[in-house]
Amino acid sequence: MSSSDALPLKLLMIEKSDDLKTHQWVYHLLRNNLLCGRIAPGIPLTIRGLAQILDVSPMPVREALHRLACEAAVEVKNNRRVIVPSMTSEKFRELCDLRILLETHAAEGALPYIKEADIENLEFIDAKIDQAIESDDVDFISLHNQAFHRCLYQANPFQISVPLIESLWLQLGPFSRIAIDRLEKVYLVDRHAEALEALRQRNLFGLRRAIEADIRDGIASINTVAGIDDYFRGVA
Amino acid sequence: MSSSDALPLKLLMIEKSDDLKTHQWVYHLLRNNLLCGRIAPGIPLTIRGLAQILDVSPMPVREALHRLACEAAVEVKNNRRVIVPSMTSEKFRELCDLRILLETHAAEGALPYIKEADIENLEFIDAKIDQAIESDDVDFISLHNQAFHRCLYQANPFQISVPLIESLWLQLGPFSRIAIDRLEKVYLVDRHAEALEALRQRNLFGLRRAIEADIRDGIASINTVAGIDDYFRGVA
DNA sequence: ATCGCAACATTGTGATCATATTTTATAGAC
DNA sequence: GTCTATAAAATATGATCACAATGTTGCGAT
Repeated sequence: MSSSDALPLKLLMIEKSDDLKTHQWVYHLLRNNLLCGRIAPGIPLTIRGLAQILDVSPMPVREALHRLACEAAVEVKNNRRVIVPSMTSEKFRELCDLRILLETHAAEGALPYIKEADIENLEFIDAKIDQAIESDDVDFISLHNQAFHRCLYQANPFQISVPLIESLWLQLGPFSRIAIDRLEKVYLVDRHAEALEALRQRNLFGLRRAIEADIRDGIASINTVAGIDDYFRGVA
Repeated sequence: MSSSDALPLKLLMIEKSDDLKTHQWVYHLLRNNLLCGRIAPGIPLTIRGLAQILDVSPMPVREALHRLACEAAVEVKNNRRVIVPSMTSEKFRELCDLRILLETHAAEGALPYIKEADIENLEFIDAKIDQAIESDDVDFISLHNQAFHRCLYQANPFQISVPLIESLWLQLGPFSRIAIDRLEKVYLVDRHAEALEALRQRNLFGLRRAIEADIRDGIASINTVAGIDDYFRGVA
């Protein structure tokens, strides 16, 4: 049989708008799929294979994969193969520690620049997340939860850390799905609402506490998943 | 006259070892040149121009530039031009804050894994830096100072933050030269020696203090440079 | 003399092709 | 029957080419 067909990849497609270069479209498509955990660790990603699936030439795929590799979203193995890296419990813990470290710092840096319009924007995003939770739209929750955080941090015009934080999200992406699957089931303290309240009151420590709690909630829900170690060994 | 010759670029060349792919060689070459500040902000970097200088095809240069762009070492302007981003005092402060945040964290995470061999390695690097200070070899100081920090942090096998930290170094690179030029002139407290002493004693807070002080020394020496704002506006 | 438009030069993007390295499959030997 | 070696397929890399978009230069009109 021919080999590069029938990959076990159900990619979430997005339409290519005309103002987007092909390689940007491929990048964002793959990135979104990684962020909401639709590409499992260990699955080999080949330039030609993806090019065939997406119906583009290998060149833009090559660029997109290289960019994702440099953001540590995918790993270029010893000699050519590109895979989604597997997770270990130590790596997971370190990623979460870094998220807390960087995101509380980013939130703190953004606080002085928060305008009323920003708060309304964040409320709008949060409302859409709540809707998505109702309808179990896991992909939507994942992507818009990140949008909420990004929107907050980017209120600071001198923001440097967002690209670093996004790299962490990308590395955690394949596992965020696990957390969110749990999140709908357990009681959900709306940390975003806490953060918004702290923003309105210009309460620095309240904001930091809300952000940290939001991140820790995700961690906690992952740690309580039975058999999580199997995931850390790499989902087959 | 032809345009792409006579660029005001004095690149520090490194020989291309055979086990290095062309695009990796180009990447490391440009990276090193950025890290030790040999490529001034505002200078336009063109794919074809660099390809001509380095005598390679445009393809590996394209890949290297894209990778550097994704590490925020260079900036892809509105439409096509690629330049070294200019610095602002706010951006500079934020970069330094992030360095302290991430590097003290990284040092803390590395401490439990430090072996005697690591300490000897670090001592070796530090000795070479001291030699380079004697002989005013600015490029060498810059690159090996980073090697010292990287070597320390990477003692932790579950290290995630080093790529993030390296991105910060790359963004600060064009200005590290300024700091080092000063560093030879002012009295130099050897923060590396303090860090090594803390490592031997397994003194966590001493280590964090030494790392933070090492970073702040660089900042301080920059802030005392007369006319630093001109640099922040972008060296012409 | 200055402003505007058109022709040209330069550059990045994407496609195709040649090549080298790697992986896999097949066949042969122990 | 299993292990190894060789061949065949596949893949990433790098070069060259065609094209589109941008910036620049030069000429002409006001």
